[in-house]
Amino acid sequence: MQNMAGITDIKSLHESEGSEVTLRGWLYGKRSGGKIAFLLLRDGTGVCQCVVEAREERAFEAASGLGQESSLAVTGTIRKDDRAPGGYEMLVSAIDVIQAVDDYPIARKSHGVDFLMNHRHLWLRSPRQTAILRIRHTLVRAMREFFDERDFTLIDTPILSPGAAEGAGTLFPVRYFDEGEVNLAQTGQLYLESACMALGKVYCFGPTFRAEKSKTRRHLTEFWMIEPEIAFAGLDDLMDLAEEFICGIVDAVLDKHRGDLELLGRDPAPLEKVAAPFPRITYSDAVDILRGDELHEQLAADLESDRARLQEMIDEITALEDRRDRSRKGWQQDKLEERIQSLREEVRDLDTDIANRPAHMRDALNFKWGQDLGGDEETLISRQFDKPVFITEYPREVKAFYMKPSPDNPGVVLNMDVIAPEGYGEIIGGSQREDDYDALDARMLEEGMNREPYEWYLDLRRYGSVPHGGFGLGVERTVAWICGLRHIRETIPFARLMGRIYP
RNA sequence: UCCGGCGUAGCUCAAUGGUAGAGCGGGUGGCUGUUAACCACUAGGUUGUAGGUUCGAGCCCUACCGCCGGAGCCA
Repeated sequence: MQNMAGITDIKSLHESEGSEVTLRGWLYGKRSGGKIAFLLLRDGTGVCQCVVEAREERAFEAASGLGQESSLAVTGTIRKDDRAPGGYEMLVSAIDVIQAVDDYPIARKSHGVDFLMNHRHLWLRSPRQTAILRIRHTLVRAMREFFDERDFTLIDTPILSPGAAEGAGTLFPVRYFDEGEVNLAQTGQLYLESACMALGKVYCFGPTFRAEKSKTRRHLTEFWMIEPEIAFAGLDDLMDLAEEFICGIVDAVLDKHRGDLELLGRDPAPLEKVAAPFPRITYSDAVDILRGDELHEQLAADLESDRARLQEMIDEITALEDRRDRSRKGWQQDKLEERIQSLREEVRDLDTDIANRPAHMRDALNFKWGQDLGGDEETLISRQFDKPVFITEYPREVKAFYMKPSPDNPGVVLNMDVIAPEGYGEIIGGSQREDDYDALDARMLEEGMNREPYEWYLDLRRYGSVPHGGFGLGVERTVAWICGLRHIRETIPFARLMGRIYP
């Protein structure tokens, strides 16, 4: 939107066709001829090609020495031109250099992971990262709107909390005055249950912390979770809600971010298939699938085709290397090099995957009822479906103390996990909660838990207890799935990973 | 903690145990419609660290450090 001083942004450039305006932003790229220069200015809303002709002497002079990411205010006339990226360009009359830069470290080419992560504060400026951040924003907004529109009340649960909520999890200790050690929260759920009894339908949304030493593409030590909790709800209600929720947020991204998805190289087709109803299978069904012939025949076939694919990729690399060595143009070599590198990375991935496959298959065949489903098992199962899949009613031994056992089968609890398609793993975990005082008390005793720090939680079962339940959705895994990212570290502005806390 | 891979110019990568190179980026010059522009020239290095083998080590061996991936653990 153009203001009184003629300042506008690139997103609304078409409104200014024919008039003189000022854009403020950063130099993204530059090309120049002897008497003409093309500046690519980015301002966070888009990129505009600014044409500087030599007859504008002062502007031309100013443009000549500018390096990438110099900050500028550029004034000129907007005109339509098919040769300009975006369809509109600026014929520059004046350049105000706010800060000239000549040594910006991140080039418009590929870089290594370590380098980029160490420059995350600058990496955020690149087109791919801004696309992800925009999609993350839309997702978060869609999530909040989803619950707001359904009369949920937002409850902010504490981050400093006295005890472990889910028993086994590894937590970050924090010294708290003279109280000794407290922990960073790994879920808001227990507090949320209190608010649920106050307001009926509530949700919390905030960061959570896990101190597990997991170095994988699916793990962060600090991640965001949105958790609804509903009074007078059973497991089926929770699944219906989760289903609608996931469809809603996927639609929001498909609606607004076709361009961003394309920029990310994300095929939208699998996302378009995400529609209710999702498959719902029980843990016992899952065990049958894992041990069944059908899965193993399919896995064997996959293994064959993946081996063939691996060989194809290796051949392609050899061909590309040959082309690279014969290529004269520097930037073509660089481009080929980039494809070679990314192919090599894929080869390494596929290679480890193939190497791990026999162990996975063996584990699946030997899977015993009662074991917890790990990431590998979940992935195997999700490959059987092209939508998110619910897995319900896990053995109570592998699940948290607060989950309610099934009335039909006390050996299992009324829980559900949602596994995202395409190998992205669990994005939702939830359950109906144990609402009976005696049953909860007995279970805590059985787990050897110290009851004292949970007296307040037990109070919820003393005073007007009702059936209730909820679930938590991991924001970053959802972003990774929807954006089709290999690694979760790109889904959050500043990823906190084991061994990485800078910047 | 364990297993595997990798550490070479600012960046991305080459280099049979035998004179450390290319492209990008930087600098200088040329070019009025470029799309990661192009052309010419140019500067840029304690090959992660410390030992060892060898006439000779970026390359082989040992230890350590760092990063990545996986396992375990987990969402």
